[in-house]
Amino acid sequence: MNNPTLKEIAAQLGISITTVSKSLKGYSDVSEKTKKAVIELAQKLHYTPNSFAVNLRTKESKTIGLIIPTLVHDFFSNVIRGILEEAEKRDYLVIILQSNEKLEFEKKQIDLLLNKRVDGILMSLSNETGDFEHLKSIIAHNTPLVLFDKIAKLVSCSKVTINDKKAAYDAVSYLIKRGYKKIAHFRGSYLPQNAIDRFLGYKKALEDNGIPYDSSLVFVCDNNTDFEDGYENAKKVIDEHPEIDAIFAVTDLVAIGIIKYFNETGISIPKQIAVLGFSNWFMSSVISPKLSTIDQPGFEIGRRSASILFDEINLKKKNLPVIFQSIELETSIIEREST
Amino acid sequence: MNNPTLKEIAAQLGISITTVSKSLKGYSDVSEKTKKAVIELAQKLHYTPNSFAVNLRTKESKTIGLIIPTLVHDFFSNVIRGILEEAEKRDYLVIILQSNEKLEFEKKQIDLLLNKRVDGILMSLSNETGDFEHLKSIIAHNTPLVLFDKIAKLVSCSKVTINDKKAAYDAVSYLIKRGYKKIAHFRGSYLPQNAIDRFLGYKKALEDNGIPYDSSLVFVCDNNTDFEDGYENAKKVIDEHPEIDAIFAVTDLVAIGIIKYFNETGISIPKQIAVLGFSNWFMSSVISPKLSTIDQPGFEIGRRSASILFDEINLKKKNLPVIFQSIELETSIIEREST
DNA sequence: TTGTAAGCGTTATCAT
DNA sequence: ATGATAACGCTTACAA
Repeated sequence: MNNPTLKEIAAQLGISITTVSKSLKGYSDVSEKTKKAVIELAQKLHYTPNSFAVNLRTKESKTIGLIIPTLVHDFFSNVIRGILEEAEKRDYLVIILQSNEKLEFEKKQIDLLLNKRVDGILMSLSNETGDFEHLKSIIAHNTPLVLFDKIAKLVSCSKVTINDKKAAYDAVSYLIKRGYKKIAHFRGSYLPQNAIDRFLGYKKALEDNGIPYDSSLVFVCDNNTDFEDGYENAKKVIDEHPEIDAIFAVTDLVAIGIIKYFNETGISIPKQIAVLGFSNWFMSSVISPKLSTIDQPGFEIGRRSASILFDEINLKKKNLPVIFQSIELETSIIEREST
Repeated sequence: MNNPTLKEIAAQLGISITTVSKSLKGYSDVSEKTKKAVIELAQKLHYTPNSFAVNLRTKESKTIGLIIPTLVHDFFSNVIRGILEEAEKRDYLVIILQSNEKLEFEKKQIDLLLNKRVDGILMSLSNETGDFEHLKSIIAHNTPLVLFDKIAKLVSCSKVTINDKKAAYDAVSYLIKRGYKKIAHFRGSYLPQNAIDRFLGYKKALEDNGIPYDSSLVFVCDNNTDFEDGYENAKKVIDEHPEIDAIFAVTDLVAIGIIKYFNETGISIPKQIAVLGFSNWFMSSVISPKLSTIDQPGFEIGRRSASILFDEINLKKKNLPVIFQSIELETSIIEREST
């Protein structure tokens, strides 16, 4: 089954390609009669426009690119769902690439998407990403870019995040209100903005509540294997600081690693030590004890990011100025059994 | 920053477009001198071929499409990882779409990909998919198609699966060997081949071991919310058949629903009732009790499916005949605490 | 109302 | 060794 072209339809009806094209696109300067004949034949032949030709002509691909650190991740899966939903509404397709938390890959993926001439790019940065030259090349190509979740404050483009600092501040304040006093923090790597902000929120909450900040209670989880990071550092914290009464983890997966270690060693949660996660993964509601955590609206982050990107694509098409937005979505504390 | 074209390079060097194109593609009938000049200028201008034009000319998109029922799923996430890895090796990009377990969406997604003229399509069918006309339209378009995981036996194309019947047979035989006698099965919906096969494997294992098959011990999980299905049916089975001593679940998520219900109601696993899952999700190793399950190699399924698809794309390009393959990957039993 | 023709940026054939 | 030219299939300004 060969794909029919405008040319073939035109030939069969004995009219010009132009008229066929106009008929199919609903132009008004075609007689009802010819229009009808064209549409009928087109349907009969299952005509669909050759997207390669359309792309070339219109310089649009009707495709956007998405680069995320990793796919196997509840949060990102939900982000993708949100993005796909928005894209579908607008008849856009989405090319998905993983950076595997590597800057080197991230650069490569950007080049791939730019060469493919996608109409826009959505990104969450890798943990390794400390400089942003490669992002500037996107902007230099005049390709709309929206960063979400793991963003770079210094890059000028729209951003969709939660207020990580505030969320962490509220989380730790909540722990303090519940009576916990010796609160450890299992933080993320040093580069990602959200890890930094969560750490700062933790610190500020302590200080504002008259609890001195103690850097020896902060443990870094930067092996990109959150779960094991949590497990190993739980071991360490018990060794070095058996007196703690709570842990605020940068991620549910880290928290689940902690829970596993505590369950294995008979440390009772939350009686001996409370555990508070971050993100509200599905898993956190089925583990025992059920994990208290911060709800981070992944689906909504995806939806908003995509929606903003499409707006920018449209503005650009109309040669209108784009005003970059920085959206911060609301989070909330989910109280379960671990705190 | 406008993207430079062959034309511009040619103009700057005062030579023809043809010569520029040849130089860049390493043809031998260009003098070393001009070739060098062209390559240098191209690099300086950051020339990259316009993929729209290349697509149009070569009739290739260097893109494949992937349709899966749902993204938020450990198994599919791993499949995607495998696919992306293979695609990357070959400089192919992947467009990902979800069917949301709906036949209607599945049809629409196929049309989108076909209109986009992807070079090949990878699919796992939705639970609703009972007839396969839409798949035939892919084949009619002469677009290579590989089905994986949830396949249609009747469609002529390559397929990558596990041997679901055997895996289930082995699983239930294992339970019987461990001394369990009254084994319930929480099966998947009626349409998907893998749910059918797992059920058949369950039934055959009972029969081969002299345990009469009892249809009242089979519960259907078809609300596409596996976890709640498991939870609700666990309630039901305890009501109707408190005498059972084991449950073989079609999916880890179903099994986790069961575990949750049993944990809440104080039913001890595996002492009172054993639970065996299927797929080996990450989650199953952190829940308590840790879930025994069947390891289903998602990453490998993705890799193989993609690899076969690319082979078929290449054969087609060379006008060579394609022989469809049906690959069955190995599974194994992961023994943990729940059996 | 219909059609002509140029152009998007490549690649490939055929001359020179 | 180099280049003119046609073609891929579509859109659109401009004529007729």
